[in-house]
Amino acid sequence: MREEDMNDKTTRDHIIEAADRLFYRQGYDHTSFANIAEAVQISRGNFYYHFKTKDEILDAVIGARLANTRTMLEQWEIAGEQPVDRILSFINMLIANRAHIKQYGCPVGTLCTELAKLDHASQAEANKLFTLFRVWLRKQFTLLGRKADADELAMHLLARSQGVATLAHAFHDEKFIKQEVQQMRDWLSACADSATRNAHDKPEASLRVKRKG
Amino acid sequence: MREEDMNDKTTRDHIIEAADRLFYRQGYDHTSFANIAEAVQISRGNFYYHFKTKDEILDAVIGARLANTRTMLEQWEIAGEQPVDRILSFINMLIANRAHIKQYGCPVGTLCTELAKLDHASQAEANKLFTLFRVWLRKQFTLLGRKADADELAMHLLARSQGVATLAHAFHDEKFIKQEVQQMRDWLSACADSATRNAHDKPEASLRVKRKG
DNA sequence: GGTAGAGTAGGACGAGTGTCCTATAGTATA
DNA sequence: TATACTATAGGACACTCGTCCTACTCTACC
Repeated sequence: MREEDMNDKTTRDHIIEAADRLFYRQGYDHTSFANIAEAVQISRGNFYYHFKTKDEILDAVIGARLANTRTMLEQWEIAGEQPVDRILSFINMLIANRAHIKQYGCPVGTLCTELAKLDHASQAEANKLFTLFRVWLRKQFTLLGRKADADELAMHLLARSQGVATLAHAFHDEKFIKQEVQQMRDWLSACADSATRNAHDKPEASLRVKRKG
Repeated sequence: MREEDMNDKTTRDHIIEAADRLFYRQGYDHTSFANIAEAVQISRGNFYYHFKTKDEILDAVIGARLANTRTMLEQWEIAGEQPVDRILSFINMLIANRAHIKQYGCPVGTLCTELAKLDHASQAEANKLFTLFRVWLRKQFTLLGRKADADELAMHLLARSQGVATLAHAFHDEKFIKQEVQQMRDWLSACADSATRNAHDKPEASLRVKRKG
């Protein structure tokens, strides 16, 4: 039988879930096998049956996060008819997760930063999480009619989010998140407006933006 | 004799320097006594004579960083005649340290994030580094004539810097730093312009800004 | 020369780490 | 019932960690 069958998925997935949560809250390096085993209520020895190495767990966690992020982005793409709405979904993520961000920071940013400091082999894999958002945002900005600087705008928005998360985490301040999110919404509106204006000047340079209703 | 005399300052300071560098590059938790001892070329046992605890070293490092930051901010205040110039000194810090930021991230942000995840007793002390910049920037924005939203602007600029550092670190991208710094300069100019315009409308609400030459 | 104290070196200590081995329990198939 | 395989438990292993102790060297002063 293959490893990926339904039988062992439960325990294996429990481990990944627990590891994911602990890596987020305590950091990867500071989380031990014992911590995870205790969280899953499994013997430390049994652990070895599912994962040979701590790095293997990390890779599984990153893989799970990548998969979850991909489906989330797909759903945002379905839910938001206009690219502006989709980008707003990204921005609103800060509001939706504000309680966790305040306590533990951004899951992506803090993991990538830690792995970079540890000079860990999986840091490239973790960075794919950032790239996932970057490529997705770039696509939305292109659809918005900002093809020329779409990547720049995507990176700018990513950076703003990271900054907000970092300071909200350090100062344990949820209000600051709301404050900055409002500014990001205004900034996005300005982006969209300038794109529409450009579309009027030279309509061949940007994609048509459908109006709702 | 007092501990702070000149005699033992050399070795003690060497330890603090080495610890500072290693905490920055590898993280606090991942840096061991052995690492620091090797860097200073001192026996591990001798270490105990200068610092009883790893936490004591951390506190000393944070203390040193606080002192250095304070003098840096004072010098910026002397060097920059206009508040805009002083805030530019802060922004330019990203350019000056871009090589290190690309490799190790922001020294303040990464330390505060790590200590928060470790739930370390000194996280409040480390956060004072952020507060130092926050208060200083707030002061400059007030002098600029933006008293009403000075703290908001200070936090906004801090967050932007943190975001830039985080992404530049993850993507190992120096060019992105320059890109974003230019946008921050433009943003600052717009801030200053709107402040001057406000000053024309109601001159009693803002401080006078001297013109150079 | 003798003494006190600062500074250093080396190693002991227990706890915790990631890793790995082996014995056992449960279950499905022959 | 016998066999094969999955899953689990418990602990051994070598290592590193922060901490702490003791012995030694050097220097300054009486």
